[in-house]
Amino acid sequence: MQRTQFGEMACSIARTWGVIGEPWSALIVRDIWVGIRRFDQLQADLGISRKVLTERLNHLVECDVLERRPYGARPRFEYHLTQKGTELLDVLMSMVRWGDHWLSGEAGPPVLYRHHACGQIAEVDPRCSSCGEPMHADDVDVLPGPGAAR
Amino acid sequence: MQRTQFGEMACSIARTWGVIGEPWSALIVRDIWVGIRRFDQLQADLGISRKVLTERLNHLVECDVLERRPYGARPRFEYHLTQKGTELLDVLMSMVRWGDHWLSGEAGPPVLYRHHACGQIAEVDPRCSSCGEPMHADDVDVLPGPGAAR
DNA sequence: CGCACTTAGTTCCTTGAGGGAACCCTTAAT
DNA sequence: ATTAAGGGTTCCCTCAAGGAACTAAGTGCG
Repeated sequence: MQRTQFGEMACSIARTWGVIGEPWSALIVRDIWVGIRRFDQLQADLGISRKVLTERLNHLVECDVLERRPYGARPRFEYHLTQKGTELLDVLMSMVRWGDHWLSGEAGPPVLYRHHACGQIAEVDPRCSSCGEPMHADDVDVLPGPGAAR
Repeated sequence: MQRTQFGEMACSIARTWGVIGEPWSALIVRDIWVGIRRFDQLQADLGISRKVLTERLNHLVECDVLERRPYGARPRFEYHLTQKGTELLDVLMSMVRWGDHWLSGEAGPPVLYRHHACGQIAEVDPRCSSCGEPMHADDVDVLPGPGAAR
C-alpha cells in the first residue's frame, strides 16, 4: 500500500494509480501478459522480493485485474488476466510507445509489435472514438463529468 | 527515488515508470496539463508534502518532461510541459479511459473530453499507426527489437 | 526605514513500506 | 524417509513519505 490513497480521489488517473501505481505492479501485469504466470517465475524474472510480490499479486487479484487459477493436480496456482486486466494493457502499450520514442536511445526499442490485422510493425496511435481522427491532449477540451467532485 | 531503478531495465514500460512511476508524479503532470503550474498551487491542489513535491518536480525537470520557467520580475517560477511531457499525456489519457470504464461506478466519469476536430464527447481509442484498425494487446505479436537485452 | 506578505523551497523528525534472507507447508517422486 | 518444487510467511533493517516548522528573496505599504 502506498501512503496516500489515490483510489479515493475523483480522478480516473488517480484511481488507475490506485490499482497499478505501486512499484512493480505494472511490470507484473506485463509479465503475465507475455506468459510469465507463476509465483517463482515472476520472482525470478523481476528480481522482486517475495514479500512484495505476494502483496502486489493479492492487490491485483482484489482489484479484479488478475485471477488466481489452480493448475495441475497439486495446490499450484497461476495468475491470469481478467477482462479488466486485459484492457489495462492498452495503458501499458501507450507507455511502451512513449518509452520507445523518448527513452530508447541509440539502441532502438527493446521490443517490436506486429499487428495481426495488417502484418506491419507498428505502434499504438490514440484516436477519437467518435470520429477516428488523432486525439491527443491538445486536441480536447476538458469538461466536468457526471462523477465530478462537489 | 524509488528503491529499484526501473529506468535501467531493457523495457519501455519500466523505463517510463522510471520517469513517472513515483507516487504523485502522474498527478503533477496532470495538474500542469490543466494549468496548475506553480509550487504553492500544486501543493494545495494535491495535498502533497512540500518536500516530496520539490523532489518530484526536480526529477521531472531532469527527465525533460517539465521545464522550469521564470515569470514576472521576481524570482518566481512556473512549470511547463515540454514536448516530451506533452506526449506523455497520451499515456495519462489512456489511464483516464480505463479508469472511466472500470472505476467510475454509478456516478460516471469525473471529467469528459470534447474532441476539437468533431465536437463530440469521446475517449481515446488505440489504433494501429500503420493500418488504422484497432490495436489492443491481443492484436499483436511481441517480437524482440534492436534494443533487446542480450 | 521597518514590517508584513508572497512564493518557493529546505530542514528535521517520525512512521511505515520496500528489500533481502531465512523459514514454513503441502504434495509428489525416489 | 528424504528430497525437491511451488508458493508463500516471517523477521529485521533501511530509506522514503508525510507533516510541520523554518528560511530566503523580493514587494508593497505605512
